[in-house]
Amino acid sequence: MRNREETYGLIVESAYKMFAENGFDKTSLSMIAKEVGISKPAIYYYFDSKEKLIDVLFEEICKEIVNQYTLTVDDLTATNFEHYLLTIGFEMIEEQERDVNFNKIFNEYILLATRKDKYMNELNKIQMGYFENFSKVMNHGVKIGVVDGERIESKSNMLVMVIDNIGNFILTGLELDYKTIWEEAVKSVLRGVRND
Amino acid sequence: MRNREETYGLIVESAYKMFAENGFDKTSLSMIAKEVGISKPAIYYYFDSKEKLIDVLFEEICKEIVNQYTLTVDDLTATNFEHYLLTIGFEMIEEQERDVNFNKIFNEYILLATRKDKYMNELNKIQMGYFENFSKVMNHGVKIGVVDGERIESKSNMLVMVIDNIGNFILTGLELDYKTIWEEAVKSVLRGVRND
DNA sequence: GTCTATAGAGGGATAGAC
DNA sequence: GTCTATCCCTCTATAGAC
Repeated sequence: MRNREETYGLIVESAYKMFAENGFDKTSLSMIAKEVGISKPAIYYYFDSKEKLIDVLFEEICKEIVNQYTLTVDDLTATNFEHYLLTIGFEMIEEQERDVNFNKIFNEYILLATRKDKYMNELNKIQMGYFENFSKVMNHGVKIGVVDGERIESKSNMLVMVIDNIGNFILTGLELDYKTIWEEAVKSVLRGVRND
Repeated sequence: MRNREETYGLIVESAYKMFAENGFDKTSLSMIAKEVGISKPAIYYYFDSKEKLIDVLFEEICKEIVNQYTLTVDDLTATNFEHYLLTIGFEMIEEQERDVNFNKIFNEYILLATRKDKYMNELNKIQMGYFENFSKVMNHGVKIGVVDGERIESKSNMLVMVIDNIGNFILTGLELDYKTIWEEAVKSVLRGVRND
């Protein structure tokens, strides 16, 4: 027998894994209970319903995204700017390749969000945070003179489009040279000034 | 009472609509039957199982994508190249905004594909067709002198990443200026030569 | 906190009449 | 071709013992 926090954590952990692997609907509470090593009704001691479990998981995942993908601008100089942009992209790519489950379950939530507003609100916040983050970095790039200020929002948005979709393509198992694609995207937004 | 082809078509049509709106698992055959105006067992006269119906729909959708998104290169000249690239992107964006259901159900299939190989094979073919199409256009651009030949594959792939993900963001209801983003992407791959 | 047992609903699928 | 009736299964959720 385990204590409260331990079991709770195991349920969330197993749910994450199984929801990612099978989807919400094809994962029953019995399956999760079996994975944890408890009986199905025991889950109801911790979560009012299956939907609540899905909700809690969503909140956890949202928190993780916000924490992980907040970009800082303070240390950016003309000499390290390009390298920084490249690095954050490379890190995201490596992260996606390492843990496909994260992207899988996140796509589940995106589809869920297109059908239930309560998920959509949170999702949109995350997306906008994404855009704001990159916008912040790019505007800093303009300030320190390594990025052409013209159409700066479009450039920033384009970068988001590219890095975000790389995760989706990784999900489909297509093995492209994603780092080179990201490099191309970064180079293309810097090209105006540095003329390379 | 209707004839065979008519009912078949209505089932496929209703399934398309309801699968897009509710997802595969949350759409029962009873719901589809009700939408068509027949009884549930009548569906089994046309389809062996729910899975078969999902399969047939997938094939239809794949065919439609292949037909719709095959790009031609023959009429491309130095003067109309940029306009052509812009236009195909704009058309895709407008199409996505017009019919969100298409993207919704396609994302359902993508998730399904990550769990069942038979869908993944077809999906990968489509994706590769996508890349080849844009590659063809871009290589033609190099030939007629409007695109810098360096890293031509990366540029081509980047364009695919951008246009493809715009559809996903439209799905989430985020109202960005997608046409401007696409314009930025196109301009950035042409920038090397035309220096604008 | 976790269990066994079970209610209650709804799903996919089939039998057989018309 | 389409129907009614029905089977069987699995799911979510609850009751109540320990």
